[in-house]
Amino acid sequence: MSDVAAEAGVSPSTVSLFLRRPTAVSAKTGAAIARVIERLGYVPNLMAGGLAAARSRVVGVIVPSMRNAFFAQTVSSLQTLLAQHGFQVMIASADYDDQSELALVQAYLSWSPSALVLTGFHHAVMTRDLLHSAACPVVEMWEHGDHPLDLSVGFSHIEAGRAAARHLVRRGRRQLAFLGARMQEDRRAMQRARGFAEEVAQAGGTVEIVNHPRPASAETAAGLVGMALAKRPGIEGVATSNDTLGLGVLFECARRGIDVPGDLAIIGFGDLEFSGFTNPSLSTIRPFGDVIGEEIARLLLACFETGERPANRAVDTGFVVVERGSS
Amino acid sequence: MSDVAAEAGVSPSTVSLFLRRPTAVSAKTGAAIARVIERLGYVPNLMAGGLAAARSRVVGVIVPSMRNAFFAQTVSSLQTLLAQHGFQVMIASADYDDQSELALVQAYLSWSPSALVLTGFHHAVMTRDLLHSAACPVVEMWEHGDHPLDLSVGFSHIEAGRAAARHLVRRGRRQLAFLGARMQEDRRAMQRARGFAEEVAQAGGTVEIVNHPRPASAETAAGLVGMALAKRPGIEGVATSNDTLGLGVLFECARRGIDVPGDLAIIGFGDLEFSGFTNPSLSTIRPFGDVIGEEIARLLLACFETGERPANRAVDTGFVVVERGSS
DNA sequence: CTGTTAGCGCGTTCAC
DNA sequence: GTGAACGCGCTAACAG
Repeated sequence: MSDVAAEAGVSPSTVSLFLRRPTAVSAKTGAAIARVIERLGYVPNLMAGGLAAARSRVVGVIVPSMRNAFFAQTVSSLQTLLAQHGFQVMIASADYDDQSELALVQAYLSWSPSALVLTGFHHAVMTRDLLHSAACPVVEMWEHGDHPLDLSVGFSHIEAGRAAARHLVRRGRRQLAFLGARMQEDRRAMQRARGFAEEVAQAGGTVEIVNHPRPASAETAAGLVGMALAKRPGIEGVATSNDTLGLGVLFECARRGIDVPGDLAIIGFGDLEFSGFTNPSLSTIRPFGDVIGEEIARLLLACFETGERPANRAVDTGFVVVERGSS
Repeated sequence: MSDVAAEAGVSPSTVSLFLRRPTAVSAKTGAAIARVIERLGYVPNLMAGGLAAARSRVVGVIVPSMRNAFFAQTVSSLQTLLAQHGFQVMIASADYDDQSELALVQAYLSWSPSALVLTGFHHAVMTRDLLHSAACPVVEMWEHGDHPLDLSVGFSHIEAGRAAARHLVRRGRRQLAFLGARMQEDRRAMQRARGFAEEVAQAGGTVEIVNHPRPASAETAAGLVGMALAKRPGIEGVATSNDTLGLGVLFECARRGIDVPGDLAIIGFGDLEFSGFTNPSLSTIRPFGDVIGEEIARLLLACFETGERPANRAVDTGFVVVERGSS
């Protein structure tokens, strides 16, 4: 920076000022500085800047899994929007583990981030404490509830589960099941299962929640179909914890000669890229992952403007039931 | 840190030393420091550390797209392994754009990272210059070639394309096509297409490369099948640029009453989680994305030990042809 | 094995 | 609108 200043014939602090608030410097000086920066290929040292300012233009994001298409959408749109305003997004995966999440929060905090974005409302006690006393806004995403730490952007998984149930009931199905993968770890999937079961019970149907401990895959799905059929031979409809599982159920039904939706109606979750094009096409619930990212970016950028830690605020991004051939 | 030092009755630099090389401090002093750190909940300021040391324990990773399951595997395993050794992985997506990649490299460089991991060998000229003069090792992943910047870990996409062609030819197919999505941007897919075409030509078959400008989806696949059939009605086998597309082709064939593999043999790429469970199961090429991540971690950790920028070294992680029902 | 001494490159007052 | 002084929290020699 002092090289730039020397070349431009000004002092380093003028260069610094120009970099942070270009309008606070005279147009002529600014242009001269910009020219030198370009010519010298000067890149500011963000660590020095962050150290001096006691905060960095980093936004730390923690997702439960990198291999999940849902969060990929959110992270992708969030990153694009924040990058446009000069914020760096750091992404890490907690692998559905509270202690990993804690470690990541500590790691992020040591970068004096501008904001922290976590997935869901559930955290280890120590994590909550750290976040409470954090100097930056905290966003909890992909869930919706009344008491976010600061900000939350997402939707109610209980309601999503209920909606899936209502859809199947409306289609005349009463003997239902919720098929889930890795629900012992995936709290949001578990909430959908709960909502589903509650709604079915209210509608006077029967319901079975079946979990497979391994991650969702077509293989897992085959196992789940077997289990569900063993428990309830007369099953008429199933909801799955995501569309990958739904796809697997679709294939397993084809293999077993079960007619979809005649014998069995299926509704998935997530509306993945293939869901509209399976045969029959897969009914599902679309969660608007990209909107979650956009909304987070919008809220955070507003915070950064004012410089204050925001008041509690929960944004419901909702979801829609996508009715297709499988139900 | 001085608080910790005061509490422990030592000087700040002893605390610093303990944090960086615990064995360089006497066991008794170390234990005392550790206790105070725990009690005070001290978290080191990594920016200050990075500034003083002129490098941070950050590894910057740039992938072409967050929404791609292949890279998710690599990033996931890479992050897990590096985190175990106290390195933070920062992930960003360049969205298949050279200029975005350049901007990301600049952003990362300003963090004085311990290493940079990019995808592929193709970069903007200015990016190459920056990387050349970078103070840290640079890894180019997901491709294999003779002249990496420093390190490369991946496999040859030309060979992968050739292997797909050989597989179909061995199955008695001669009139072939390569169906790709977004290949104008995805250089690796384009290389597979090239390898495929070369091999088919050598085997005396006919070949057509069909590209769809939009990203891979079942919808894209339907369009591609139509285009391929229009150009070559007698087509006997296709390779797709990835399994999502392969899945779409499978569905489209079912819809059109084309028997797979009787009328048309299909081989995909990627071996995604659903590929083994479609109906018929999808033949494909498995790239070992997680191994790429592990290998990168191994090489980088070795570099960090020695502290030197590594000599040119290209690791070929290979791939395997997975022969299933669709071919 | 421990403490002392100098910065790392910049942001942030405050004068001018 | 611009510059000087100071310090952010830590690391890296070195001396002890």
